[in-house]
Order: sequence, then structure tokens, then C-alpha cells
Amino acid sequence: MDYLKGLNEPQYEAVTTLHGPLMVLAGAGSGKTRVLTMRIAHLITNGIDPFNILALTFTNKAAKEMKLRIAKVVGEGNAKSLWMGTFHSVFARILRSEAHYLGFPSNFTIYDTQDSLNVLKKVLKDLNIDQELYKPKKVQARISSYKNNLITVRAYQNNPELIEADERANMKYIGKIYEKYVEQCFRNGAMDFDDLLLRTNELLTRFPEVLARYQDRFRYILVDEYQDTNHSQYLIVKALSSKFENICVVGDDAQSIYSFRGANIYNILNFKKDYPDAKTVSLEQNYRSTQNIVNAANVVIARNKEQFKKNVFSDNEVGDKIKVFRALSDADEANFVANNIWEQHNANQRKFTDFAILYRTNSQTRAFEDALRRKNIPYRVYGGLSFYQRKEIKDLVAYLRLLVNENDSEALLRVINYPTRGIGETTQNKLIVFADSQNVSLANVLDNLGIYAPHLGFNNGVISKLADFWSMIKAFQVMLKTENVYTVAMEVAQRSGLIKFLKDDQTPEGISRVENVQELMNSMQGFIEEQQQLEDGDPSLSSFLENIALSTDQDKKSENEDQVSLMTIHLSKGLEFPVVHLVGLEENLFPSFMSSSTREELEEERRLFYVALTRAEKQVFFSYAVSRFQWGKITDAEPSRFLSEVDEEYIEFLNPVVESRFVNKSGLSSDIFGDNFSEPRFFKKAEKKKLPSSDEPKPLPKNLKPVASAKIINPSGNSSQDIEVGDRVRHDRFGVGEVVFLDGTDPENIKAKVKFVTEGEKNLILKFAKLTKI
DNA sequence: CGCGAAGCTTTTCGA
DNA sequence: AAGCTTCGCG
Repeated sequence: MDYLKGLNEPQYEAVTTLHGPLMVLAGAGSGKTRVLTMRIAHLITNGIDPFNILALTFTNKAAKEMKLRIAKVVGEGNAKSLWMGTFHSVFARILRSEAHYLGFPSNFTIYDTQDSLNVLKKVLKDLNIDQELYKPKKVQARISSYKNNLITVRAYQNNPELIEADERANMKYIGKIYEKYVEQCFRNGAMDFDDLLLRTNELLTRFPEVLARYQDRFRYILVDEYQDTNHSQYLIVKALSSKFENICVVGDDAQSIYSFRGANIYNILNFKKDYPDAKTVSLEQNYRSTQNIVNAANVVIARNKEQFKKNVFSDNEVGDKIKVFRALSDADEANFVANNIWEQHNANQRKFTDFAILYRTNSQTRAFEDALRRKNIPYRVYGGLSFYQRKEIKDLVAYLRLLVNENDSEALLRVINYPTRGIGETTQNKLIVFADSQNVSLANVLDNLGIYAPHLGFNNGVISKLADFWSMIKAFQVMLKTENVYTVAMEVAQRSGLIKFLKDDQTPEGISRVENVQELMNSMQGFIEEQQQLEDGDPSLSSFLENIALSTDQDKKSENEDQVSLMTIHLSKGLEFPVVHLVGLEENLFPSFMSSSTREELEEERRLFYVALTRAEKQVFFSYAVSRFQWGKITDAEPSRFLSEVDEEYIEFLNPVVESRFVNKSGLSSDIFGDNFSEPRFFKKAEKKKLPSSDEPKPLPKNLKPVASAKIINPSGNSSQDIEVGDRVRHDRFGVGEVVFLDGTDPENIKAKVKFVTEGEKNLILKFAKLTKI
């Protein structure tokens, strides 16, 4: 039992407590993954059949990795029958084999958010509902939250309170829309993400024999990231574990960041109420980060009301202080980060993989990509518009979905006239109306075109176009029976005209679309080969489609490449990096303007900040910009309140503290570089110095009103007289250099080209550059 | 019916 | 800025 060596006391306890309910509160960096893997290994070495173990993880990648680590301890043969994966993938598989109970085909389609939105829009159109009043996205969110809380259509209709609430919100047709949407999905033989959980609940409650079967199979259940489970997931776990009660949940309430998709922090906060006999183990020693980082994170998270008492600590070195950089713009911020990474890469011999750039929103990515590319720094962006969400990929995938499940009308309508083949909107609408009136699927109408044609009022041209399209699909289906999936997909891409259509577009975007399709084909081939090698692999098309529907970007993280990682904070959960750049620390961005109105929302944003901070092992850089190009225009920004929540003792400012706190916002274009929200307002140290008389609580950044004139923006800045071409100057950040060029006559706006020894040439606006003559 | 231009809206996080 | 919808013409 070598694997038990080196565990600390609580870790040991968590690993060796095999029976009964157990809650492991694992602080950030406390060796949670290790405990989980060792615990499973320990179960197996103690004679528990791996077949009886179910482990639910947050990403499929985490599952894969943990399985590998377990295999190292107990041997591959033993680890194989272990069931490990995300809620969605595990229960999608179970639903496939039990689909007949629910009246679904076993090859049901899985709709992603976009697909489901498309279906919803069609429903709204069908019902003649004004999409201005019923914004599809809002409706979708509402339905999603019903599903996550197990409010089925029937439950909704029997609940006057809900109906009333929707009426008050001027959404009295929600119930009707909900009903239609569910009907449509059912008819399409499709489940959305929420259905995968909701239908599992339905399966387990309506069919006790099924529940008994899975209860008996999954005698030991482990749930990772329990703080981010929603009610639906909670009920599944509860139902499955209620017979043996060998349930181990692992989580950290301080890292609950998914309430927007229904995660319920009370699942973990109330675990003890659900299982009064539950044992609790707290892992409090952080092995990941320096003391400075851990302490800073603790101070911030302590502001949240709702939480377990924990004392996370680190025995590592004290470490560097967190460095804070104030940038002039988003581009400036990105340059700072890129420079910093470049310097550290050279000076400290850090690999690029050691760095992560974490941000709140995906739209922040671009500036960093530009800056990194300019410096030739290799990077990889995770998340964002994921590969499988690209239009060209979705189009090809829609064809494939249609082959597997021809009732999937969403897929059918997506491809019936793409590439265009003369089956326009009018024709499509006639088809839809007719199919509805006969209560059959679109596929059924196309199957029996000969019989239905007289009732459809199509001319011969349209009929033959429809027949051609459908016989093409049928031919693909026949091919699928004998040929390998890759071959069929290739045939689809070519015969449908998709490839040709894409190739006709020779713009850079068009070329990249063709490449993307190629990449999809490659990944398909890879998938098939991999599945063929696995003993229990499934190289079928529907298996491939399920795989991509549930794949996360993290899942395909490429190893062995020395690249800087760019991702949202949400995606970074569970990862760690030696150096973390947490960027865009501005009010309305982080915390997000969408989540700043209630205490609960703000606390979740704060937990997000905590997650970001605790990703770092050695060093953290905070940065924010005072102006940012956003939504098509330049917007002023104010430092995030979270900056002021970190005690000054853990922080070091890279920019000099600026004398003036004020700037004139009226008139001058240079206002965007204003220092009006510089540190003195927000940090105790500076405040004590500059505002000795002020005992008032710090104002929220929102309320700040800039006053005074632009003249005193930067007393330490340079006027035109000070600096001349040929002068040797020092810059706080770029070091020593020589002025090679001056440009402009307006003293407010003189630009200086300075050649720095280490940094090369920079174009600076003299007024702000704070150059010192030497 | 198909295409492109014009106009309009909408901005978080993601299985 | 980007995505989506609408509109008008060939």
C-alpha cells in the first residue's frame, strides 16, 4: 500500500474511509485529485469490484487522467471497468441503453445550446409569439431552470405559483412554449443538456426496477466538484446512493462558480442534513501556492457570508507579492502581459506552459492573441467559440446527425437547403405546416413524397429537388451500414456539395473553414482508430456524435507543447500554473455588469476571483485597463473592487503611484489615458498617505465623479521642453533608452519614439510616459 | 428563389 | 464588433 504513504492525516482519513457517507471539503490546492484517485485505488485493493464504482467528475479529461493514475496503482485490467466521467456523459450513456423506457430512440440526438435555441425559435414562430416580448434566450434560460429544478411541463401546469410568477413577468405563454418545446424535442428524438439529467431522473423515479438495477451496480459513488452540482444532479446522486449510502462527495464551497447553470451551493452546505451520519474531512493544507497567494485569497473570500469555516494555509515559501499593473488600454494591458511572459521566459528560464492568462469573458482573448503573436510567443486559447460550434462544422455534423436520426428536424432543416439547392423558405414552411397537420415528422413526409405531393401544392421542379435531396440522404444511410464512418463522412462532405461550396470562397476565412472541415475529418479518423483499439470501444457514428456533443475544450488540451494558456476563469477550475496573469480587473467586467446587482451574485464573482487566484503556484499578476475597446467603442473603465479587497501587504504596484487622482473627462481625447482611477482611491496604503483626513468608507468605484482639470493629470510627466531628440531617458518599465524621434506640435499630444536598450523601440505619448532624463 | 446590402440588436460564464 | 433579420432586386 505504497500509495498511502505521504498522505497527510486528513488526506489519509479521506482515502481510507471507504464506507458510509463522506464529505471531503477540499480547499484549493489541497491534493484533492490525489485523494480521489487514491481512494478509488484503495476501494479496489480492498476487494471492491471496480464495476461497482461510479465516479462523477467535472470534465472528461479529469476522468481520463484519474483513471490512468488509478491504473498505475491497481493495474489496467482492474481500472478498466470503473465507470468515470461527467454527469452528462455517464447519464447520456445510461439513457441510450434505457431509452425505450422513455419512448426515445436509443440513437437520440443531443442538442447543444445553439440547437435548442433554434428549435425554440421555431416553436415561437409556430405559436405566433412575438420574439421581442419573448426573447428566445430568456425563454430558453427559463425553461432550463425549470428543468434543472425538476419542474416538468406537467409540474409547471399544476403549479399556480409558477404560472402566476410568469404572468406577472408578462410571460404568460411560457407554459405553452415549454410544452411545445418539449414536444418538439421528443418528436425530433432529441435531448438537450438539461434533458440528460432530467430524463435520467424521470427514468429512475418512474421505473423502480431500473433504479434498483443501477443502485445495485453503483455501490460506491464519488462526486467531484460537488459544490457545482444542480438540483437535478443532486437528486440523481441521492437516488442512486440511497440503498448503500456509500457516497463520497468532494468539493469546496468557496469554489462554487456555476450557479448560472443551476449549480446549487446548498447541495454541499446541506450535505450533513441529508446524511446525518456523514463524516466530514477537511483538507486545509494548500500544497500548490505560496503563502502570499494563499493568504491573499483567504482575505478576499472571507468577505463572503455564506460559507464553511476553513483555515486554508500553506507551508510553502512566502513567495513574491502579487504585482498589479495599471494599463492605459486593453492593448496596453496585453502588451504588458506579453512582455512580461517574454522576459520571464528568457530570464527565469520558465517554459511558456508555465503561464496562464485568465480572464472573465471570452471577448478579452483577442487583444492577448495579438500581443502574443507579435512577440512570437506560442499560445493556445481554450474555450471561446469552440471548434464544434463553428458554422461549417455544425453544418457537416448536421448531415451526420440526420443520417443517424432522421427525425431530427432541426438537423434536417439546417441542411435541406445548404448548400443552396433551390429548396427555399416557402417550400420549407409548406413542408413544416403539412407535417404538423398530419402529425408526422418531416422525414416521414419526404419518405412518402409521392403520396403527399398532391396535397402539398408543389410544382414538379420543387418535388424533384426534394426527392433528389432525400434520396441523397437515403444513399448515405445505406452506405453507413457497410462503410466505415470516415468514408461516409467524406462522401457526405463531397456529394452534398459542402466542400465545393466552401472551397469557392477563397477569402482567408473561407480557407480556414475548409481547413476546419478537414480537421473534423481528421479528428473523426482519430476517434475511430482509438475506439477500435479499445476493447469496449464504439466506433459508430452516433458514438462519435455523442462524443463531440459532450466534449469540453479542456478535454482536448494538447500536451507536450510549450504554449501559454489562455482561458476564462471558469475553464481554469481544477488547473494550476506557476505564473498566473489575471487580467481585466475592472468594474463591470469582473465583477461582470450582469452579476453585480445582488449580494449572491457578487459573492459568486468573488468566488470566481478566488478560483483565479488559487490557480497560481508561484506568481500572480493582476492587471486592469483604464479604457477598453468594447462593443465597438472605447469605454472608460474603473479598477475592480476585488483589487481593493486584497490586503496591501500582499500586493506591489508596478506603476508608480500617481500624484493626482483626478482627470478632466470633458473634451480632450487624451482623457482615455486618464489616471482618475489610480490606486490612491482604492488602496489603504496610498489612502493613508494621500488622504490622511479621510475616514470615510471607500466609495464604490461606480460613484466616482471625476473633477478638476486635465492639467494636473500627471505632474511627473514631461512637457515638450524637457525632452529632446538624442536625450538619454529612463522609463519605469522599459528601462534606459534614447529618444530618436519626436512627433507633433500640440504639447498635449507629442509622441516620442524611444529606443530602449532591452525593449527596442517604443512609441510613447510624452505627456504620459513619465520619462526621466539621465 | 437566391443573394447581398442594409439595418438592427446585443453583449458572462458553459455541459 | 459580430451576429441576425429584413429588404429589395435580378
